[in-house]
Amino acid sequence: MAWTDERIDHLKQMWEKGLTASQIAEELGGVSRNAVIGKAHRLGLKSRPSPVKAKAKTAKGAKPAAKPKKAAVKATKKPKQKEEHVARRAMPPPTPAARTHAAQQSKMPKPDGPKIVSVGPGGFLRQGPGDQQAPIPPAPPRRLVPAKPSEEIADKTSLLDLNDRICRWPMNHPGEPDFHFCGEEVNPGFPYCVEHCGRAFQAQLPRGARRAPPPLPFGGPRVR
DNA sequence: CCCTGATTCGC
DNA sequence: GCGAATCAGG
Repeated sequence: MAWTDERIDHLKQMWEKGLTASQIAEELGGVSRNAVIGKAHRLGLKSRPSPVKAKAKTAKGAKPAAKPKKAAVKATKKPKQKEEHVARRAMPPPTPAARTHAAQQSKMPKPDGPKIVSVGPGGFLRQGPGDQQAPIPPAPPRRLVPAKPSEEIADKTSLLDLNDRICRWPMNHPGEPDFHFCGEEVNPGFPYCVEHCGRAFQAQLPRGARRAPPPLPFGGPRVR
């Protein structure tokens, strides 16, 4: 299928949006993943993290032994290109810092933002071909528990407050804002206070005389 | 093996 | 210019 302007534009948008070549090919229809990648390269919009791109190592020992079948064909057809290929592999690899620097420079001269070429449907702004969109800011770090204790447990016993002398019976549920520990003085020799030792260590009653056990601190219904 | 993007090269 | 074949990392 031919690369019409609409399809090329669609390809550009999805490529810059971060969709994979397979997804783009499926979306466009009538083209393969390789066709999308090849077209993207010809359009000049490559980059994007590639699993193969991040190598450029092994610049010393080289790998003379490789693909004897294809190598023979290539050698007879295009020996010169193969030499160039080898020579390019041997070139000094650009450092990651250099890549980062270059990427920053591409954006540095235009602190005013990308040039707006036109306004597309829905109000989104089209950018010029040479304008790389600003790097996606990294997602803010997330915590399972708040960095600062919430007000509900400001005067409660937190994980950091635990020691050998206070009851570590959990109150409420881990991960919830009001989760804390009992904090009472322990029953000497036990990790819990007298009351919670009564919950944690129960004498076995004779069969038939057992009552339903109290809810467990974890997993069961709320216990206070 | 599956996925990914990069690259090569016959057409 | 196109894209299948191939490479190579995850």
